[in-house]
Amino acid sequence: MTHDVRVRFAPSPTGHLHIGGARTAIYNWAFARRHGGTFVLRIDDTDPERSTEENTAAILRALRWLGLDWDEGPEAAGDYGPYFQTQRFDRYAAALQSLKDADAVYPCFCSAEKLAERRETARSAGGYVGYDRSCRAIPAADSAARVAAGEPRVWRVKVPEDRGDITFMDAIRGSMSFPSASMDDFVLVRTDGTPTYNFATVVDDADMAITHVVRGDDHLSNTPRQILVFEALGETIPAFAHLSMIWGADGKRLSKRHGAASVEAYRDEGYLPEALLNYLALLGWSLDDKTTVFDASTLVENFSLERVSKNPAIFDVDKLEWLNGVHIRTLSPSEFIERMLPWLEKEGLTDAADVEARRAWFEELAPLVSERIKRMDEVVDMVAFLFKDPIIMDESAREKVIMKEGAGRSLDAAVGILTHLETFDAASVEATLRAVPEQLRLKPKLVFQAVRVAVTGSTVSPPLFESIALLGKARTLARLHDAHIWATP
RNA sequence: GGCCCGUUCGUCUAGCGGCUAGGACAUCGCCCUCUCAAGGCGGAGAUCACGGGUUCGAAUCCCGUACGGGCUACCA
Repeated sequence: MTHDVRVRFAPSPTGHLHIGGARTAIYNWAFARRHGGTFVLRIDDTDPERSTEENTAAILRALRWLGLDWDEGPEAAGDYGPYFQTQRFDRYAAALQSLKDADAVYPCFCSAEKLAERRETARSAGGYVGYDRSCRAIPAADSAARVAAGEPRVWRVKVPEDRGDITFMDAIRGSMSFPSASMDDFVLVRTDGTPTYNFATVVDDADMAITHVVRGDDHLSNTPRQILVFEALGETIPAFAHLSMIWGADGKRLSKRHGAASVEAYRDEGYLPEALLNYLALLGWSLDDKTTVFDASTLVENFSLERVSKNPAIFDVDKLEWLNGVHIRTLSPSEFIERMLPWLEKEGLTDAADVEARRAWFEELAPLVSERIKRMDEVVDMVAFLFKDPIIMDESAREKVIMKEGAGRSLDAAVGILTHLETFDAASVEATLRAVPEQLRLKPKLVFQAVRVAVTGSTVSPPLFESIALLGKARTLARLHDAHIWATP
């Protein structure tokens, strides 16, 4: 009896797509694609207080940005919907009914306050803090009458007395075993009739024929409870795989304090989706003993739960940044231009029409820039001098370079020699300018830095001769001339 | 308190009874060089949390301990 792999990612729209959630989604997606299975996206929005449509939209957007596509779920097809838990209440009601019929649940009339009080006493006494099952002892006829009378109650599962250890095989951690005696009769349905997480999740995973539950290990201890519900429902128990957590640099839960914690925040900081995907995939999984850089298709071809590591990982922005640089450098010039454009547009430096009009010019620029940035947001500072006139010269650069002795002569010589240059390409510009230091008997470094600061406004720029060629003769000469007034001969 | 999980260079990891414990990021040095990068080469960095076992032999298997984490909610 082999059936197709069906996995799901089930975020709660209580916030944006978190880094940890993104990794869980990536692993689920990769696992589904690897096995030719189905990737289901389900929105666990049973908490009306904190769930919003904006968050749902943001999560979908972030998943798509990462390049993850789902076969079933919001804005997709699927025969197992609806894929929002708030639209599945009739399913939970039906499941509850079948549990009642099977005598697997009972109503509990204890008030939340009373329970909290009891728990507190038990805790201070150092004893068992779970529910004491007092309502389980109420005769069926009595509780039925109280339910009929409309007395507030929750529905609790009856943990079987003789259940013994609840064991299951975790695809990542191996054999897991939990004594059922340590499990209390947890709540499935609240006073207001809504299902709790451990109930809704099981009903949905069963309904949606999920074969592998791959999720964070904060749910590891919930798994035996959920297995109890699967059993009470008479449903097939899926396979489980629990991923360890991702922590911030201080070993604490990853949050805004550690910098960006959401996928879209990284997007906004200039990270490429393929780099973030690569990094996140690597944070807790390895292809082999040496492969670090790979793309989504390589991940899909090689992904396996067996190679997911058991220990928690600390999110290392430095490595992500390096990896982002690597992915930027693999972009072709035209791809790079496409990715760069939004950043330049945002600053009002250029637009799509300009790119179309000067395609060749941009193609020459692209590799000069892509080779020296790690985040896309850096393109702005790197190329602004090519788009803005006049340039704003960096003050310390002016003092340290332009006002240095010899700078004035260098600029004058450059102007003099470039004025007569007909072919203004990088090679010609270089050949021409190389003559300046020789002629003035100055160090090449001194001459070129002076020219660089005059032309780009900064001591750091793309390669000088290429930059000058891209800038063009007229603007280059004008800038050299403008800088001259500050220069020390 | 109870139940459960985890622990290899600063960080991510490889390792699944016999390795000089491998790779990557970060870091340091050198080379390249018009700046910054990129790239190349090399260095330093891990008594495999600790203590007991099992074994001819343990990072690998078993048992404790410590530390970290999760669950123990009418949150998910």
